[in-house]
Amino acid sequence: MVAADTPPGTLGTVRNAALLLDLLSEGPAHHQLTDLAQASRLSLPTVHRLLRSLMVAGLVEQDTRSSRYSLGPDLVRLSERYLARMPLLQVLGPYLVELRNRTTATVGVALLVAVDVVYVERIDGADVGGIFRRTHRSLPAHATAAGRVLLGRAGPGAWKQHEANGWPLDAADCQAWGEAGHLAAPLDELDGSVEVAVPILDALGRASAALVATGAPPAFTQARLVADVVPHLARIAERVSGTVGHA
Amino acid sequence: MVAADTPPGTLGTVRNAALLLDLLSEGPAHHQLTDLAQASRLSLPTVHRLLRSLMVAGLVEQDTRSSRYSLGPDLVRLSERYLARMPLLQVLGPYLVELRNRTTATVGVALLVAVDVVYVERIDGADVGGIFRRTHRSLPAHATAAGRVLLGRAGPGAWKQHEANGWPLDAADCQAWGEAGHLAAPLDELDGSVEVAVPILDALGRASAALVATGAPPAFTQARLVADVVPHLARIAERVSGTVGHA
DNA sequence: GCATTGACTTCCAGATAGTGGAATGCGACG
DNA sequence: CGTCGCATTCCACTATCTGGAAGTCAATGC
Repeated sequence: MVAADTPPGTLGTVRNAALLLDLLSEGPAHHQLTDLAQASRLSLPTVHRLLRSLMVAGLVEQDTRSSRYSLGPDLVRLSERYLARMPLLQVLGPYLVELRNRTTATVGVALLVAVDVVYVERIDGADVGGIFRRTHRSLPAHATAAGRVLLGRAGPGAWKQHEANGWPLDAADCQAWGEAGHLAAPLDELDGSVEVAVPILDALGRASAALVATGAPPAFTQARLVADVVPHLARIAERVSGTVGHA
Repeated sequence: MVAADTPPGTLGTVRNAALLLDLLSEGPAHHQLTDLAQASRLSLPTVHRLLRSLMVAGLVEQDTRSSRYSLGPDLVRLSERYLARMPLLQVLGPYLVELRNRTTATVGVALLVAVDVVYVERIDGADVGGIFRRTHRSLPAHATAAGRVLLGRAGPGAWKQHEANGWPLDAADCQAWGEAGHLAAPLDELDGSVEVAVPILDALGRASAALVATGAPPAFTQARLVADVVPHLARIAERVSGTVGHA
Protein backbone atom coordinates (compact mmCIF):
# COMPACT_ATOMS: atom_id res chain seq x y z
CA MET A 1 0.00 0.00 0.00
CA VAL A 2 1.34 3.41 -0.95
CA ALA A 3 1.33 5.12 2.41
CA ALA A 4 3.60 7.87 1.10
CA ASP A 5 0.74 9.20 -0.98
CA THR A 6 -1.51 9.77 2.01
CA PRO A 7 -1.22 13.25 3.51
CA PRO A 8 -0.91 13.24 7.31
CA GLY A 9 -4.17 13.05 9.18
CA THR A 10 -5.95 11.35 6.33
CA LEU A 11 -6.93 7.76 5.58
CA GLY A 12 -5.40 5.64 2.88
CA THR A 13 -8.58 3.63 2.39
CA VAL A 14 -10.62 6.75 1.61
CA ARG A 15 -7.90 7.96 -0.73
CA ASN A 16 -8.06 4.62 -2.53
CA ALA A 17 -11.82 4.81 -2.85
CA ALA A 18 -11.61 8.34 -4.23
CA LEU A 19 -8.89 7.22 -6.63
CA LEU A 20 -11.24 4.62 -8.07
CA LEU A 21 -13.98 7.20 -8.51
CA ASP A 22 -11.49 9.36 -10.42
CA LEU A 23 -10.44 6.43 -12.60
CA LEU A 24 -14.08 5.60 -13.33
CA SER A 25 -14.69 9.21 -14.34
CA GLU A 26 -12.15 8.98 -17.15
CA GLY A 27 -12.30 6.96 -20.33
CA PRO A 28 -15.08 4.51 -21.09
CA ALA A 29 -18.35 4.30 -19.22
CA HIS A 30 -17.61 0.83 -17.85
CA HIS A 31 -14.27 -0.43 -16.52
CA GLN A 32 -12.99 -3.94 -15.86
CA LEU A 33 -11.87 -4.69 -12.33
CA THR A 34 -8.51 -5.86 -13.60
CA ASP A 35 -7.91 -2.59 -15.45
CA LEU A 36 -8.78 -0.56 -12.34
CA ALA A 37 -6.37 -2.68 -10.30
CA GLN A 38 -3.62 -2.00 -12.79
CA ALA A 39 -4.27 1.72 -13.03
CA SER A 40 -4.52 2.18 -9.25
CA ARG A 41 -1.63 -0.18 -8.42
CA LEU A 42 -3.87 -1.87 -5.83
CA SER A 43 -4.45 -5.62 -5.64
CA LEU A 44 -7.48 -7.31 -7.18
CA PRO A 45 -9.15 -8.19 -3.85
CA THR A 46 -8.58 -4.66 -2.56
CA VAL A 47 -10.14 -3.06 -5.63
CA HIS A 48 -12.98 -5.55 -5.41
CA ARG A 49 -13.75 -4.68 -1.80
CA LEU A 50 -13.47 -0.93 -2.47
CA LEU A 51 -15.87 -1.15 -5.42
CA ARG A 52 -18.30 -3.27 -3.44
CA SER A 53 -18.27 -0.68 -0.69
CA LEU A 54 -18.85 2.16 -3.16
CA MET A 55 -21.69 0.15 -4.72
CA VAL A 56 -23.44 -0.21 -1.38
CA ALA A 57 -23.22 3.59 -1.12
CA GLY A 58 -24.62 4.07 -4.62
CA LEU A 59 -21.49 5.83 -5.84
CA VAL A 60 -20.59 3.00 -8.21
CA GLU A 61 -22.67 0.47 -10.06
CA GLN A 62 -21.85 -2.82 -11.73
CA ASP A 63 -23.21 -3.73 -15.11
CA THR A 64 -24.95 -7.07 -14.62
CA ARG A 65 -24.12 -8.37 -18.08
CA SER A 66 -20.46 -7.41 -18.47
CA SER A 67 -19.56 -7.28 -14.74
CA ARG A 68 -17.83 -4.00 -15.44
CA TYR A 69 -17.98 -1.07 -13.08
CA SER A 70 -19.07 2.53 -13.60
CA LEU A 71 -19.88 5.66 -11.63
CA GLY A 72 -23.21 5.40 -9.79
CA PRO A 73 -26.41 7.42 -9.61
CA ASP A 74 -25.99 8.69 -6.06
CA LEU A 75 -23.37 11.08 -7.39
CA VAL A 76 -26.18 12.91 -9.16
CA ARG A 77 -28.14 13.26 -5.94
CA LEU A 78 -25.09 14.47 -3.96
CA SER A 79 -24.13 16.91 -6.70
CA GLU A 80 -27.63 18.34 -6.72
CA ARG A 81 -27.51 18.68 -2.94
CA TYR A 82 -24.21 20.54 -3.24
CA LEU A 83 -25.54 22.93 -5.85
CA ALA A 84 -28.82 23.40 -4.00
CA ARG A 85 -26.85 24.72 -1.05
CA MET A 86 -24.81 27.27 -2.97
CA PRO A 87 -26.20 30.63 -1.96
CA LEU A 88 -24.90 32.22 -5.14
CA LEU A 89 -27.08 30.08 -7.38
CA GLN A 90 -30.15 30.94 -5.34
CA VAL A 91 -29.41 34.65 -5.47
CA LEU A 92 -28.73 34.52 -9.22
CA GLY A 93 -31.96 32.78 -10.15
CA PRO A 94 -34.28 35.77 -10.52
CA TYR A 95 -31.59 37.72 -12.36
CA LEU A 96 -31.15 34.90 -14.85
CA VAL A 97 -34.87 34.79 -15.61
CA GLU A 98 -35.03 38.55 -16.02
CA LEU A 99 -31.96 38.60 -18.26
CA ARG A 100 -33.21 35.78 -20.42
CA ASN A 101 -36.61 37.39 -20.87
CA ARG A 102 -35.09 40.76 -21.68
CA THR A 103 -32.42 39.60 -24.16
CA THR A 104 -33.86 36.22 -25.34
CA ALA A 105 -30.30 34.84 -25.27
CA THR A 106 -29.43 31.59 -23.51
CA VAL A 107 -28.03 32.45 -20.08
CA GLY A 108 -26.40 30.48 -17.33
CA VAL A 109 -23.76 30.01 -14.64
CA ALA A 110 -20.45 28.14 -14.71
CA LEU A 111 -18.00 27.04 -12.02
CA LEU A 112 -14.35 26.05 -12.07
CA VAL A 113 -13.95 22.57 -10.59
CA ALA A 114 -10.34 21.38 -10.59
CA VAL A 115 -9.24 22.05 -14.18
CA ASP A 116 -12.73 21.89 -15.69
CA VAL A 117 -15.37 24.49 -16.30
CA VAL A 118 -18.77 23.06 -15.35
CA TYR A 119 -22.02 24.66 -16.44
CA VAL A 120 -24.38 24.34 -13.49
CA GLU A 121 -27.39 26.45 -14.50
CA ARG A 122 -28.95 27.34 -17.82
CA ILE A 123 -32.08 29.01 -19.11
CA ASP A 124 -32.48 28.54 -22.82
CA GLY A 125 -33.10 31.45 -25.10
CA ALA A 126 -36.07 31.80 -27.39
CA ASP A 127 -34.16 30.15 -30.22
CA VAL A 128 -32.48 26.90 -29.15
CA GLY A 129 -31.38 26.02 -32.64
CA GLY A 130 -31.08 22.42 -33.77
CA ILE A 131 -28.18 21.16 -31.69
CA PHE A 132 -28.75 19.41 -28.37
CA ARG A 133 -26.49 20.61 -25.59
CA ARG A 134 -26.52 18.97 -22.17
CA THR A 135 -27.57 21.16 -19.28
CA HIS A 136 -24.55 20.18 -17.18
CA ARG A 137 -21.54 20.20 -19.41
CA SER A 138 -17.97 19.93 -18.28
CA LEU A 139 -15.01 20.96 -20.43
CA PRO A 140 -11.36 21.79 -19.91
CA ALA A 141 -11.41 25.35 -18.65
CA HIS A 142 -9.28 26.87 -21.40
CA ALA A 143 -11.80 25.75 -24.03
CA THR A 144 -14.60 28.22 -23.31
CA ALA A 145 -15.08 31.88 -22.49
CA ALA A 146 -16.47 31.06 -19.05
CA GLY A 147 -13.62 28.68 -18.36
CA ARG A 148 -11.04 31.25 -19.35
CA VAL A 149 -12.63 33.92 -17.19
CA LEU A 150 -12.44 31.59 -14.19
CA LEU A 151 -9.08 30.04 -14.93
CA GLY A 152 -7.42 33.39 -15.57
CA ARG A 153 -8.47 34.63 -12.15
CA ALA A 154 -7.56 31.40 -10.39
CA GLY A 155 -3.87 32.27 -10.49
CA PRO A 156 -0.62 30.55 -11.59
CA GLY A 157 -1.20 27.57 -9.33
CA ALA A 158 -4.33 26.68 -11.24
CA TRP A 159 -2.57 27.32 -14.54
CA LYS A 160 0.11 24.81 -13.57
CA GLN A 161 -2.51 22.27 -12.54
CA HIS A 162 -4.28 22.79 -15.85
CA GLU A 163 -1.03 22.14 -17.71
CA ALA A 164 -0.34 19.09 -15.57
CA ASN A 165 -3.56 17.70 -17.03
CA GLY A 166 -2.16 17.94 -20.53
CA TRP A 167 -3.39 21.36 -21.64
CA PRO A 168 -0.49 23.71 -22.43
CA LEU A 169 -1.26 27.32 -21.56
CA ASP A 170 0.29 30.62 -22.50
CA ALA A 171 0.95 32.62 -19.33
CA ALA A 172 0.31 35.88 -21.14
CA ASP A 173 -3.07 34.59 -22.29
CA CYS A 174 -3.95 33.54 -18.75
CA GLN A 175 -2.87 36.90 -17.43
CA ALA A 176 -5.06 38.66 -19.98
CA TRP A 177 -8.02 36.40 -19.21
CA GLY A 178 -7.66 37.24 -15.54
CA GLU A 179 -7.71 40.95 -16.19
CA ALA A 180 -10.56 41.08 -18.68
CA GLY A 181 -13.94 42.30 -17.55
CA HIS A 182 -15.55 39.90 -19.98
CA LEU A 183 -14.48 37.32 -22.55
CA ALA A 184 -16.02 35.97 -25.73
CA ALA A 185 -15.26 32.73 -27.56
CA PRO A 186 -16.79 30.56 -30.24
CA LEU A 187 -18.97 27.85 -28.78
CA ASP A 188 -19.96 25.61 -31.64
CA GLU A 189 -18.76 25.87 -35.22
CA LEU A 190 -21.75 23.92 -36.49
CA ASP A 191 -24.17 26.74 -35.85
CA GLY A 192 -21.72 29.59 -35.34
CA SER A 193 -22.80 30.08 -31.74
CA VAL A 194 -20.74 32.24 -29.43
CA GLU A 195 -20.37 32.44 -25.67
CA VAL A 196 -19.65 35.51 -23.57
CA ALA A 197 -18.80 35.37 -19.88
CA VAL A 198 -18.30 37.76 -16.99
CA PRO A 199 -16.70 36.80 -13.66
CA ILE A 200 -18.55 37.03 -10.35
CA LEU A 201 -16.09 37.98 -7.66
CA ASP A 202 -16.34 36.91 -4.04
CA ALA A 203 -15.46 39.01 -1.02
CA LEU A 204 -11.77 38.18 -1.47
CA GLY A 205 -11.76 39.25 -5.11
CA ARG A 206 -11.61 35.74 -6.48
CA ALA A 207 -13.90 34.54 -9.26
CA SER A 208 -16.40 32.24 -7.59
CA ALA A 209 -18.50 31.75 -10.72
CA ALA A 210 -19.01 33.06 -14.23
CA LEU A 211 -22.19 34.49 -15.68
CA VAL A 212 -22.65 33.22 -19.19
CA ALA A 213 -24.70 34.11 -22.26
CA THR A 214 -24.73 32.31 -25.59
CA GLY A 215 -26.40 32.84 -28.90
CA ALA A 216 -26.18 31.94 -32.57
CA PRO A 217 -26.82 33.73 -35.86
CA PRO A 218 -29.00 35.16 -37.12
CA ALA A 219 -30.34 36.40 -33.76
CA PHE A 220 -26.93 36.80 -32.15
CA THR A 221 -23.44 37.57 -33.32
CA GLN A 222 -20.43 38.00 -31.06
CA ALA A 223 -20.63 41.76 -31.56
CA ARG A 224 -24.26 41.83 -30.55
CA LEU A 225 -23.70 39.64 -27.50
CA VAL A 226 -20.87 41.92 -26.40
CA ALA A 227 -22.78 45.12 -27.05
CA ASP A 228 -26.23 44.14 -25.83
CA VAL A 229 -25.79 41.33 -23.28
CA VAL A 230 -22.41 41.78 -21.60
CA PRO A 231 -23.44 45.06 -19.91
CA HIS A 232 -26.35 43.20 -18.29
CA LEU A 233 -24.07 40.35 -17.19
CA ALA A 234 -21.64 42.88 -15.69
CA ARG A 235 -24.45 44.68 -13.89
CA ILE A 236 -25.72 41.44 -12.37
CA ALA A 237 -22.20 40.33 -11.44
CA GLU A 238 -21.62 43.68 -9.75
CA ARG A 239 -24.90 43.35 -7.92
CA VAL A 240 -24.15 39.92 -6.45
CA SER A 241 -20.37 40.25 -6.05
CA GLY A 242 -19.05 39.91 -2.57
CA THR A 243 -22.48 39.33 -1.11
CA VAL A 244 -22.44 35.56 -1.25
CA GLY A 245 -19.82 33.02 -2.12
CA HIS A 246 -18.81 29.53 -1.30
CA ALA A 247 -15.74 28.76 0.83
CA MET B 1 -16.90 0.67 15.33
CA VAL B 2 -20.15 -0.80 14.11
CA ALA B 3 -18.86 -3.73 12.16
CA ALA B 4 -22.31 -5.28 12.09
CA ASP B 5 -23.42 -2.60 9.67
CA THR B 6 -20.81 -3.50 7.08
CA PRO B 7 -21.98 -6.06 4.51
CA PRO B 8 -19.50 -8.90 3.91
CA GLY B 9 -16.81 -8.11 1.43
CA THR B 10 -17.03 -4.37 2.00
CA LEU B 11 -14.98 -1.90 4.00
CA GLY B 12 -16.16 -0.13 7.12
CA THR B 13 -13.99 2.90 6.45
CA VAL B 14 -15.59 3.50 3.04
CA ARG B 15 -19.04 3.02 4.56
CA ASN B 16 -18.17 5.63 7.17
CA ALA B 17 -16.99 8.08 4.53
CA ALA B 18 -20.17 7.55 2.52
CA LEU B 19 -22.23 8.00 5.68
CA LEU B 20 -20.68 11.43 6.19
CA LEU B 21 -21.45 12.41 2.61
CA ASP B 22 -25.07 11.41 3.22
CA LEU B 23 -25.22 13.40 6.45
CA LEU B 24 -23.74 16.44 4.70
CA SER B 25 -26.37 16.14 1.96
CA GLU B 26 -29.18 16.67 4.48
CA GLY B 27 -30.08 19.75 6.47
CA PRO B 28 -27.97 22.92 6.43
CA ALA B 29 -25.25 23.66 3.93
CA HIS B 30 -22.53 23.56 6.56
CA HIS B 31 -22.18 21.09 9.46
CA GLN B 32 -20.13 21.20 12.62
CA LEU B 33 -17.68 18.35 13.13
CA THR B 34 -19.16 17.64 16.55
CA ASP B 35 -22.66 17.30 15.09
CA LEU B 36 -21.42 14.90 12.42
CA ALA B 37 -19.70 12.82 15.10
CA GLN B 38 -22.93 12.63 17.05
CA ALA B 39 -25.09 11.76 14.06
CA SER B 40 -22.70 9.11 12.77
CA ARG B 41 -21.85 7.70 16.20
CA LEU B 42 -18.15 7.88 15.29
CA SER B 43 -15.50 9.52 17.45
CA LEU B 44 -14.31 13.08 16.88
CA PRO B 45 -10.83 12.12 15.62
CA THR B 46 -12.33 9.53 13.28
CA VAL B 47 -14.78 11.99 11.76
CA HIS B 48 -11.97 14.52 11.50
CA ARG B 49 -9.72 12.14 9.57
CA LEU B 50 -12.59 11.01 7.31
CA LEU B 51 -13.50 14.60 6.46
CA ARG B 52 -9.88 15.52 5.85
CA SER B 53 -9.58 12.58 3.47
CA LEU B 54 -12.75 13.56 1.64
CA MET B 55 -11.46 17.14 1.41
CA VAL B 56 -8.25 16.01 -0.25
CA ALA B 57 -10.48 14.24 -2.80
CA GLY B 58 -12.59 17.37 -3.34
CA LEU B 59 -15.76 15.62 -2.16
CA VAL B 60 -16.03 17.80 0.94
CA GLU B 61 -14.93 21.33 1.67
CA GLN B 62 -14.39 23.24 4.90
CA ASP B 63 -15.59 26.80 5.33
CA THR B 64 -12.52 28.77 6.34
CA ARG B 65 -14.42 31.16 8.57
CA SER B 66 -16.73 28.85 10.49
CA SER B 67 -14.63 25.64 10.20
CA ARG B 68 -17.82 23.86 9.24
CA TYR B 69 -17.93 21.18 6.61
CA SER B 70 -20.04 20.85 3.47
CA LEU B 71 -20.27 18.76 0.31
CA GLY B 72 -17.54 19.61 -2.18
CA PRO B 73 -17.32 20.64 -5.83
CA ASP B 74 -15.82 17.42 -7.17
CA LEU B 75 -19.24 15.85 -6.75
CA VAL B 76 -20.43 18.10 -9.58
CA ARG B 77 -17.65 16.90 -11.84
CA LEU B 78 -18.25 13.20 -11.02
CA SER B 79 -22.00 13.60 -11.49
CA GLU B 80 -21.46 15.20 -14.86
CA ARG B 81 -19.13 12.35 -15.82
CA TYR B 82 -21.80 9.86 -14.78
CA LEU B 83 -24.47 11.58 -16.83
CA ALA B 84 -22.14 12.09 -19.78
CA ARG B 85 -21.75 8.33 -19.97
CA MET B 86 -25.42 7.46 -19.95
CA PRO B 87 -26.17 6.30 -23.48
CA LEU B 88 -29.85 7.15 -23.02
CA LEU B 89 -29.19 10.85 -22.56
CA GLN B 90 -27.06 10.94 -25.68
CA VAL B 91 -29.69 9.15 -27.74
CA LEU B 92 -32.45 11.41 -26.43
CA GLY B 93 -30.70 14.69 -27.19
CA PRO B 94 -31.81 15.20 -30.79
CA TYR B 95 -35.35 14.11 -29.95
CA LEU B 96 -35.53 16.68 -27.15
CA VAL B 97 -34.44 19.48 -29.46
CA GLU B 98 -36.96 18.43 -32.11
CA LEU B 99 -39.78 18.11 -29.59
CA ARG B 100 -39.03 21.45 -28.02
CA ASN B 101 -38.91 23.21 -31.38
CA ARG B 102 -42.13 21.56 -32.53
CA THR B 103 -44.20 22.14 -29.38
CA THR B 104 -42.39 25.12 -27.75
CA ALA B 105 -42.97 23.46 -24.36
CA THR B 106 -40.16 22.95 -21.87
CA VAL B 107 -38.90 19.38 -22.23
CA GLY B 108 -36.50 17.22 -20.29
CA VAL B 109 -35.46 13.93 -18.71
CA ALA B 110 -35.74 12.70 -15.13
CA LEU B 111 -34.24 9.76 -13.24
CA LEU B 112 -35.16 7.98 -10.04
CA VAL B 113 -32.20 8.04 -7.64
CA ALA B 114 -32.93 6.31 -4.33
CA VAL B 115 -36.24 7.92 -3.30
CA ASP B 116 -35.76 11.13 -5.27
CA VAL B 117 -36.67 12.15 -8.78
CA VAL B 118 -33.79 14.10 -10.30
CA TYR B 119 -34.17 16.19 -13.43
CA VAL B 120 -30.99 15.70 -15.42
CA GLU B 121 -31.72 17.39 -18.74
CA ARG B 122 -33.88 20.32 -19.75
CA ILE B 123 -34.49 22.47 -22.79
CA ASP B 124 -36.59 25.48 -21.97
CA GLY B 125 -39.66 26.34 -23.94
CA ALA B 126 -40.23 29.58 -25.77
CA ASP B 127 -41.93 31.04 -22.70
CA VAL B 128 -39.92 30.53 -19.50
CA GLY B 129 -42.24 32.66 -17.40
CA GLY B 130 -40.98 34.65 -14.44
CA ILE B 131 -39.95 31.92 -12.01
CA PHE B 132 -36.40 30.60 -11.88
CA ARG B 133 -36.15 26.83 -11.72
CA ARG B 134 -32.82 25.06 -11.30
CA THR B 135 -31.73 22.86 -14.16
CA HIS B 136 -30.92 19.93 -11.84
CA ARG B 137 -33.71 19.68 -9.34
CA SER B 138 -34.21 16.84 -6.96
CA LEU B 139 -37.52 16.18 -5.20
CA PRO B 140 -39.17 13.28 -3.39
CA ALA B 141 -40.42 11.07 -6.17
CA HIS B 142 -44.10 11.15 -5.19
CA ALA B 143 -44.18 14.93 -5.59
CA THR B 144 -44.03 15.16 -9.39
CA ALA B 145 -45.49 13.47 -12.43
CA ALA B 146 -42.09 12.21 -13.53
CA GLY B 147 -41.35 10.91 -10.06
CA ARG B 148 -44.63 9.08 -9.88
CA VAL B 149 -44.11 7.50 -13.29
CA LEU B 150 -40.73 6.18 -12.14
CA LEU B 151 -41.68 5.27 -8.60
CA GLY B 152 -44.82 3.45 -9.69
CA ARG B 153 -42.81 1.20 -11.97
CA ALA B 154 -40.03 0.66 -9.45
CA GLY B 155 -42.14 -1.83 -7.50
CA PRO B 156 -43.16 -2.34 -3.87
CA GLY B 157 -39.58 -2.44 -2.64
CA ALA B 158 -39.05 1.12 -3.78
CA TRP B 159 -42.43 2.15 -2.32
CA LYS B 160 -41.33 0.82 1.07
CA GLN B 161 -38.02 2.63 0.83
CA HIS B 162 -39.87 5.82 -0.07
CA GLU B 163 -42.09 5.42 3.00
CA ALA B 164 -39.04 4.68 5.16
CA ASN B 165 -37.88 8.17 4.23
CA GLY B 166 -40.98 9.68 5.74
CA TRP B 167 -43.31 9.89 2.75
CA PRO B 168 -46.47 7.81 3.25
CA LEU B 169 -47.72 6.27 0.04
CA ASP B 170 -51.01 4.71 -1.02
CA ALA B 171 -50.32 1.33 -2.63
CA ALA B 172 -53.29 1.75 -4.96
CA ASP B 173 -51.90 5.08 -6.16
CA CYS B 174 -48.48 3.53 -6.75
CA GLN B 175 -50.07 0.67 -8.62
CA ALA B 176 -51.97 3.09 -10.82
CA TRP B 177 -48.87 5.19 -11.45
CA GLY B 178 -47.03 2.08 -12.55
CA GLU B 179 -49.71 1.15 -15.04
CA ALA B 180 -50.31 4.56 -16.56
CA GLY B 181 -48.89 5.35 -19.97
CA HIS B 182 -48.44 8.93 -18.89
CA LEU B 183 -49.08 11.07 -15.82
CA ALA B 184 -49.81 14.73 -15.26
CA ALA B 185 -49.39 16.78 -12.09
CA PRO B 186 -49.29 20.43 -11.09
CA LEU B 187 -45.76 21.77 -10.99
CA ASP B 188 -45.98 25.23 -9.53
CA GLU B 189 -49.06 26.91 -8.14
CA LEU B 190 -47.54 30.35 -8.57
CA ASP B 191 -47.80 30.27 -12.33
CA GLY B 192 -50.19 27.35 -12.73
CA SER B 193 -47.60 25.29 -14.56
CA VAL B 194 -48.14 21.61 -15.14
CA GLU B 195 -45.85 18.68 -15.82
CA VAL B 196 -46.55 15.60 -17.89
CA ALA B 197 -44.31 12.55 -17.97
CA VAL B 198 -43.96 9.31 -19.90
CA PRO B 199 -41.77 6.38 -18.85
CA ILE B 200 -38.90 5.09 -20.94
CA LEU B 201 -38.63 1.36 -20.48
CA ASP B 202 -35.41 -0.61 -20.66
CA ALA B 203 -34.97 -4.05 -22.15
CA LEU B 204 -36.27 -5.66 -18.95
CA GLY B 205 -39.41 -3.53 -18.92
CA ARG B 206 -38.29 -1.31 -16.09
CA ALA B 207 -38.54 2.46 -16.24
CA SER B 208 -35.00 3.71 -16.69
CA ALA B 209 -35.98 7.35 -17.14
CA ALA B 210 -38.96 9.61 -17.68
CA LEU B 211 -39.53 11.98 -20.55
CA VAL B 212 -40.97 15.21 -19.24
CA ALA B 213 -42.75 18.24 -20.64
CA THR B 214 -43.93 21.28 -18.71
CA GLY B 215 -45.83 24.40 -19.54
CA ALA B 216 -47.88 27.17 -18.01
CA PRO B 217 -50.96 29.17 -19.01
CA PRO B 218 -51.78 30.81 -21.23
CA ALA B 219 -49.71 28.80 -23.74
CA PHE B 220 -50.24 25.46 -22.02
CA THR B 221 -52.94 23.88 -19.91
CA GLN B 222 -52.87 20.35 -18.62
CA ALA B 223 -55.40 19.36 -21.25
CA ARG B 224 -53.29 20.82 -23.99
CA LEU B 225 -50.10 19.19 -22.75
CA VAL B 226 -51.88 15.85 -22.61
CA ALA B 227 -53.47 16.23 -26.02
CA ASP B 228 -50.64 17.81 -27.96
CA VAL B 229 -47.39 16.86 -26.23
CA VAL B 230 -47.88 13.47 -24.57
CA PRO B 231 -48.29 11.66 -27.92
CA HIS B 232 -44.88 12.99 -28.96
CA LEU B 233 -43.34 11.94 -25.63
CA ALA B 234 -44.82 8.46 -26.04
CA ARG B 235 -43.52 8.19 -29.60
CA ILE B 236 -40.00 9.15 -28.51
CA ALA B 237 -40.16 6.80 -25.52
CA GLU B 238 -41.24 4.00 -27.81
CA ARG B 239 -38.44 4.82 -30.22
CA VAL B 240 -35.69 4.65 -27.60
CA SER B 241 -37.17 1.96 -25.33
CA GLY B 242 -35.13 -1.14 -24.94
CA THR B 243 -32.37 0.09 -27.19
CA VAL B 244 -30.21 1.63 -24.51
CA GLY B 245 -30.32 1.58 -20.75
CA HIS B 246 -28.05 1.77 -17.81
CA ALA B 247 -27.35 -1.25 -15.60
C1' DG C 1 -7.46 41.53 30.29
C1' DC C 2 -7.95 36.97 31.60
C1' DA C 3 -10.28 32.69 32.57
C1' DT C 4 -13.55 29.74 30.60
C1' DT C 5 -15.84 27.32 27.06
C1' DG C 6 -16.73 24.97 22.89
C1' DA C 7 -15.11 23.14 18.89
C1' DC C 8 -11.40 21.55 15.95
C1' DT C 9 -6.98 19.14 15.58
C1' DT C 10 -3.08 16.16 16.94
C1' DC C 11 -0.82 12.43 19.61
C1' DC C 12 -0.35 7.72 20.82
C1' DA C 13 -1.19 2.91 22.05
C1' DG C 14 -3.84 -1.04 20.95
C1' DA C 15 -6.65 -3.91 18.22
C1' DT C 16 -8.85 -5.07 14.33
C1' DA C 17 -9.91 -4.21 9.88
C1' DG C 18 -7.71 -3.72 5.51
C1' DT C 19 -4.38 -5.78 2.57
C1' DG C 20 -2.58 -9.03 -1.01
C1' DG C 21 -1.17 -13.86 -2.41
C1' DA C 22 -3.43 -17.92 -3.41
C1' DA C 23 -7.34 -20.39 -4.47
C1' DT C 24 -11.93 -20.73 -6.30
C1' DG C 25 -15.92 -19.78 -9.29
C1' DC C 26 -17.97 -18.79 -13.62
C1' DG C 27 -19.03 -17.75 -18.30
C1' DA C 28 -17.25 -17.36 -22.98
C1' DC C 29 -14.79 -19.52 -26.55
C1' DG C 30 -12.50 -22.79 -29.65
C1' DC D 1 -14.74 -30.50 -22.72
C1' DG D 2 -10.58 -28.04 -21.74
C1' DT D 3 -8.73 -23.48 -21.58
C1' DC D 4 -8.70 -18.76 -20.65
C1' DG D 5 -9.75 -14.42 -18.65
C1' DC D 6 -11.91 -12.14 -15.29
C1' DA D 7 -14.44 -11.58 -10.91
C1' DT D 8 -14.86 -13.20 -6.24
C1' DT D 9 -13.60 -15.49 -1.88
C1' DC D 10 -10.36 -17.37 1.63
C1' DC D 11 -6.83 -16.71 4.96
C1' DA D 12 -2.77 -15.14 7.43
C1' DC D 13 -0.38 -11.09 8.56
C1' DT D 14 0.52 -6.40 9.66
C1' DA D 15 -0.21 -1.77 8.84
C1' DT D 16 -3.65 1.20 9.29
C1' DC D 17 -7.69 2.73 11.50
C1' DT D 18 -9.78 3.74 15.75
C1' DG D 19 -10.86 6.40 20.01
C1' DG D 20 -9.27 8.30 24.56
C1' DA D 21 -6.54 11.88 25.98
C1' DA D 22 -4.25 15.99 25.26
C1' DG D 23 -3.33 20.19 22.71
C1' DT D 24 -4.78 24.36 20.06
C1' DC D 25 -7.48 28.30 19.02
C1' DA D 26 -11.01 31.69 18.76
C1' DA D 27 -15.05 33.56 20.88
C1' DT D 28 -17.31 34.95 25.01
C1' DG D 29 -18.33 36.68 29.57
C1' DC D 30 -17.03 38.76 33.81
